[in-house]
Order: sequence, then structure tokens, then C-alpha cells
Amino acid sequence: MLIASWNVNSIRARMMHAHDFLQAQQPDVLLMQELKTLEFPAMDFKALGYESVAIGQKSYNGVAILSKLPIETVTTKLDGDDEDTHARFIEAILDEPDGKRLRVVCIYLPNGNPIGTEKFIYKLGWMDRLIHQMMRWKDDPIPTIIGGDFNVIPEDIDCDKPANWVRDALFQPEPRERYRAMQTMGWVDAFRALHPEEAGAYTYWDYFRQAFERNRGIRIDHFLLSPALRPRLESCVIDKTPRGQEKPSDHTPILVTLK
DNA sequence: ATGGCTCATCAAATGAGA
Repeated sequence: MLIASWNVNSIRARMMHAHDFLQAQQPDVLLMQELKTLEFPAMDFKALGYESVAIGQKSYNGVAILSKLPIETVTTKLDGDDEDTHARFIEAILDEPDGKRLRVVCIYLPNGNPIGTEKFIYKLGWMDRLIHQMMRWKDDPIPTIIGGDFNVIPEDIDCDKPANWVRDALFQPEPRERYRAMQTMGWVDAFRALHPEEAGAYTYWDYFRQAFERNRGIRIDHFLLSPALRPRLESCVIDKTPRGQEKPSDHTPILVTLK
């Protein structure tokens, strides 16, 4: 079972890239973030063999789950703040062929820049709400995989040069502590669990300064597995191919294989 | 280099991203 996650930075601008990626990798599931539109092209993905669920928003945010497997139930709200209108969360239960069920959660965690503003406060609050939900999921009989753009650089090894990021919301102690707290609870960072020492493995590169060519990036797109799912973790890789194409998203896909 | 680029909206700048 192959599950991918990709911040496409506008689904309209990246439709061909998404098509090429699905053809090349044939994932069973694809999580997408930053759709940047209210209209999700579900019919186009249906033609490629994928059911889909999405929550969109004009101009900003927007997340979707594509699946070759049947999609059972869907939630589009993260608990804890009824006033939150951002389209950053979608949760689905998928039916695996052997009768098992799998909870798949796609998130676009707030960026939080600049620090010292409401945006940073919102990011921390959003993470606290997610952690609260993760506590409940952890003990649920249905195992859970959370994927998406976390907008957190977990450790120094996850960026080219820590000094460049010390004033950035993605690298602040507060979000990083929260990301560590998730792992302390028993959730597993799929990539780091399988590649504990690997440096220079990034999922995002600036459009500026030939950042991709120089591999000056950050690892901010992650998969977290609930403890029950850990034994099924087979591989986790970052596919840099889409980032190297013409007019790419600034993010590239990350892929997990579950036994 | 507190953005040099790329999106969206909407028809020229501006906000957002990270």
C-alpha cells in the first residue's frame, strides 16, 4: 500500500504535474495540500481511477485525499475551534482489500510567519488541537496515518543551515516542541524512523536563488504513524522528480509504503 | 539578501507562502 503526500501549491497550476506523478508512482492514496481554489477537479481524478474528497477555499489553503480504495467516512473539521474557517484538515476512513480499515488524515498546518503575530499564535493553537485529536486516535481501534505539510522543521538535520531559519516560524522552539511531543506520545515520523542519520533530505526548496539546484531546502512534509501502524512501515522516500520539472510546486512528494 | 519567485485575485497592485 503506497501513500503519498504533496503540497501542490495550486491544483489548477499543477494539474499536469499531478497527472504525471500519479502515472509514474501509481500510489494507492495521494494527499494534497494548498489547492488554492474552491473547485476541486474530482472528475479528472476519477478518470484516472481515484475517488476523492476535498475541502477547498478561495485563493488559500485547501486539502484533498485521493484514493483507489473505497472512502468510507469523511471529516473536514479539526476539533477545538468552531470559528476556524481555514480549509486545512480532511480525514477519511479507507477500506483495505483484506477488510481492514485505515484512518488517513491530510493536513496543511499553518505556516505561522511572521513570529510574534496572530499567525504564529494560530499555528500553535492549531497544533495543540491536533495533538488533542492525536491522543484520541492513538487509542482508537482503527490505526491512523497523518500526512501533509506540517510547516515544522523538526531538527537541525532537517535544514541546510539552521542559522538561516532561527527567526522563522517553522524552526521556533514552540512548534518543534509540539512536533516532538507527538513522537513522545508514540507517533512515528516515518522518514526519520527509517533514515535516522540522513541529512540533506528535503521536501521543500525556495523558488529563489537556485535553492533546489543547490539543495538548500527543508524537510517539512511528513508522515506520522500511530503506534499500531509502526509494524507495517516498510519504506519512506522523497521523490524529487516533480520539483525538478518546469513550473514546479515548491514542495515535492513524500511516499510511504505500508505492508 | 525580512526576499531575489510563484501563486491568486482581478485587471494594478497586493497578500501569502516559508
